[in-house]
Amino acid sequence: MKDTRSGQKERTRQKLIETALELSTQKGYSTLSLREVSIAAGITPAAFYRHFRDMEDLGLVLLDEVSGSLRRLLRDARRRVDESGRAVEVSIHAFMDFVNNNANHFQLLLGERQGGSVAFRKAIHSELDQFIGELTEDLEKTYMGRNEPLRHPAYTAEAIVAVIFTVGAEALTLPKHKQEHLVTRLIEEVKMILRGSKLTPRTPNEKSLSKRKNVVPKRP
Amino acid sequence: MKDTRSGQKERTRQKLIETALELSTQKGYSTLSLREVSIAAGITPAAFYRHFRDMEDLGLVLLDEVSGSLRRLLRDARRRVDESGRAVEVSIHAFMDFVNNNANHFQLLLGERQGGSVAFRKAIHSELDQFIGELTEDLEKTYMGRNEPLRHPAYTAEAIVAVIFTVGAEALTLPKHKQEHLVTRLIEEVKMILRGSKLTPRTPNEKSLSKRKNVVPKRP
DNA sequence: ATATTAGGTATACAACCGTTTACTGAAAAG
DNA sequence: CTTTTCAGTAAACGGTTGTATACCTAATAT
Repeated sequence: MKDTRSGQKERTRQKLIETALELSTQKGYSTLSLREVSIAAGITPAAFYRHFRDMEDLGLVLLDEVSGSLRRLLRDARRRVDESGRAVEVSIHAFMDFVNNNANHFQLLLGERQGGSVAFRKAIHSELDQFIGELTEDLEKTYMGRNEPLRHPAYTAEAIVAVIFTVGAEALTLPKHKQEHLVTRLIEEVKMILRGSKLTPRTPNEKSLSKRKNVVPKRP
Repeated sequence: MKDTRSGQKERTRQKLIETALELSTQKGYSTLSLREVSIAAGITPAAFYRHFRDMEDLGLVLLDEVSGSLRRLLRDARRRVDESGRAVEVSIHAFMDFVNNNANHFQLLLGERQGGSVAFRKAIHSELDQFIGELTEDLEKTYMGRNEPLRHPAYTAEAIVAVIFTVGAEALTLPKHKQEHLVTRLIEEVKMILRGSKLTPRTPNEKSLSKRKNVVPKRP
């Protein structure tokens, strides 16, 4: 294994990012100190400055990683829906897998949403807005394709995100095998929102007699 | 003005609570130090211990105040609904007034939901659960009385709370006169949830032709 | 082969932290 | 009037923080 200079630099940089993320899940990123992160990563506090200007700088880089996780979540959910249909169920399972497999990223997102510095908060909210925006597009496509347009896809997406993030936060505190109830609850709540946001009424007590077609609502 | 000893003690105790709350909105309660709170309240750090065991102790007392605020919010919302009907609209206006008039309390609730110590988090979640529980009861009463039972009042309440808290957090960042859009958005989202959680279908494109009565759903 | 570059170390600094200790002075109790 | 009580003060403690400085040394450039 060669020890090129830029290679080694990148390696300790990644080590800093990684240890900061790990420590942040235990006590909240905004309470981390430059010193403890540096030492936990195996370098001197002074060497920290060879990689980041300060802790906020590191934090914004971390948020970039979170951004990638969220994008992978959406890609994964779309793939699963394409494969099996049942959009709500499989999307929510994709989300729960995301929460469990990227617990650190998800926790960072939630924990610093109100907590961190101004730049931090702005970055997180921009990330969340983008996520909501992509979900909005997905909803529009899906329900347009079914001739069941939504009253207001953007509001629907906002409400869904509010709900899934709330439940996701709860899931973080539970071991994986105690989350089944959360999944059924989350599926039910998201379906509630979707039902209530449809422009065309559907009889709510039967599951998916779905092939009534081309019902375009008219005012009497 | 007499200077009784217990009176003076209570006064500085309140001053500590008040300044801790104010400072917490600027940088997050969990980042506050015992020293800065004490000095900002006008006493020596050592004197802090005459009132609270540590910062967490003070924080839990603060959460008691928040609890009271939430109860007043519910009481206020019920009163307004009793006076004028239009449950969703007036309840949401009550909530927005709560957010604006108790911004510090609301921000504490949101900010330390994931951030603070273990005891702190548990206290907040218990507070939130209680709030959801009371909302659940209100929903049950309201919709039973109208013969329009909800599929699952508890889930409905959870979803509504998730949405209103999300929007409330957004409202905190805006001046009061820029919140009209948030109000209409919030009303629409809550109505979506309620529509989708009703057991009896209603034609969604007409507002309140509400006196269809006694429609109890039967399975075929 | 030599000179330069640059990640990392060691150390020092002033500022702040939570907590303890001995003390003061005025209200309350006798 | 004397004694006791106790909220608040002043000072010190060991510890941690962010940051600046000088230095080392091995990979790179010449």
